[in-house]
Amino acid sequence: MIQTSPIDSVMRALADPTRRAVFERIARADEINVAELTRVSGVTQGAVSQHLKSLKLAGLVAERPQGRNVFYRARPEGLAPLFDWLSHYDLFWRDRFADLRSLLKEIDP
Amino acid sequence: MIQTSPIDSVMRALADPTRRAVFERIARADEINVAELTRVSGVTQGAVSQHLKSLKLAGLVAERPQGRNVFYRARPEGLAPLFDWLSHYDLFWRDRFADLRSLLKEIDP
DNA sequence: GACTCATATTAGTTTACGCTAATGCATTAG
DNA sequence: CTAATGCATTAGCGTAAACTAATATGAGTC
Repeated sequence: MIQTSPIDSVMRALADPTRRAVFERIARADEINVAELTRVSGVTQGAVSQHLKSLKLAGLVAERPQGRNVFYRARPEGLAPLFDWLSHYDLFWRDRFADLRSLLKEIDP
Repeated sequence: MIQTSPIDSVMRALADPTRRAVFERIARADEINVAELTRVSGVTQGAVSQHLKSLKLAGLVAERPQGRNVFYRARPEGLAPLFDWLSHYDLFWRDRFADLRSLLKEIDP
């Protein structure tokens, strides 16, 4: 695979459990700095910064430098490729399988 | 990371572009055998079988052996962890995007 | 200016992953 | 029975990826 499409980078970014956990932590917070992220991540600060770079390149997070801190926040639009990818199969599933609504009901009744 | 949760295996399975393409090809077809999958995949038959194994372990596909052929079909329920994960952020998106439920309404009002 | 503090970056190591080529194992065909 | 077909599995290779440790950068502090 030569080119890297948005869905590629988003999927890849979220595939790693540690990195996904970092993203989840950011999403739960309004804004959060690297030190706080590092505290819960279980890896070194350097590793966290690398994960943040990946997430940023995937469009999943944005940064706001303030003094010597850098605050990160989630970019929900960054998940659009994932939504699109899933919705692409919506029609398909509706015809042949239990539709997505029942699935959603199970998840969030 | 020691344990591997459903969301882990699903994400990881879909992260690789080649493997994701294999899944998409299966999803488009009703059923499809390995030879046909190999034809479009761009990799060898052995590689395809390995990808199929990953997808199967992730719960994304099911197999139906028939003679010396093995037909694969998509398991939409296998995507539930992904839906679950996304729905967790539904509230976050609701203001800016159509949420999953409205997406479904468009398809099947 | 010297010294922290917060984060980014780099180098180097280890592990995981995807791939090919080869082989194994059934099943069907002749 | 022998050969061919379809798929799975294995060994081995190359590369990518995640991590640590160390260092660089840059902003506040004294």
